[in-house]
Amino acid sequence: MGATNTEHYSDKQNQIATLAKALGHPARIAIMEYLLNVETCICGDIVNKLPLAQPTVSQHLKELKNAGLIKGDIEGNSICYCIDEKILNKLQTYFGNISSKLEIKKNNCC
Amino acid sequence: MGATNTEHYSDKQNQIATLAKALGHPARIAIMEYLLNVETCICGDIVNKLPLAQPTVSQHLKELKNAGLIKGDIEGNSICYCIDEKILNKLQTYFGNISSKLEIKKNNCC
DNA sequence: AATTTATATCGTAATATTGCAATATTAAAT
DNA sequence: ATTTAATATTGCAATATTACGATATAAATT
Repeated sequence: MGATNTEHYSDKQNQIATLAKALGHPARIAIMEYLLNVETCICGDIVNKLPLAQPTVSQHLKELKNAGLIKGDIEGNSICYCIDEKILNKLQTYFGNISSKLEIKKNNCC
Repeated sequence: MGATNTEHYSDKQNQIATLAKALGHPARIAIMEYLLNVETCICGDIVNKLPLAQPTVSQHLKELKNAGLIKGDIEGNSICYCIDEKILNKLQTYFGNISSKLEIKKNNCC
């Protein structure tokens, strides 16, 4: 098989899983952190910052974009990639809520 | 190839990617949410809550455990699985920091 | 001791992911 | 109009993931 059957889960569960999956590779984490730390997002040198060939980086960027984590606009010759703040806030809220719930439960086990 | 080359990234990047990857499947998100919402963590009926066969659920639980997201102690006949609060806090902090940085940058692009 | 219950492991098929060389595209620079 | 620079797409090999049936394990129950 190898194919995830999404239809049995809630939209929210599928959405969070999709975002998490997109972040589930160190190169893509590195890309996100680079985009986060660079002054402006007009940056054509992501490839040089990663230990991967150009097509591989392009592929990782595509996956981040498909998941909605980054946006990319054509900016003349190069591409302006940047993080989508809204989606990141969604992730923060999700994990924030989990942590809060765990705090309330106060680890009553294990 | 298909094998991720982790050695070129920082420990932190690899760790976050590992956690995200483990959460990158809706069944595993569903498991986490179930463990979060159940009163105590002595629960032998995760299988019944998911649209998957028992070996598949067991496999997903193993992946969550390998990533450190859940802990499982043998509790007589069944297993006491529960969320590892510390790791979840780590994720919350990570995405919290990103959101804060994005807030400061104030979307100066795209 | 045999049975039941809960979970894990093995083996395997279908599919997905990772990575790159080769090539294509597209806009800027000469 | 060519060339250069930046990025995308295609095709493919190696490996990983997903899912499950069959089977194993191990404690509780009868």
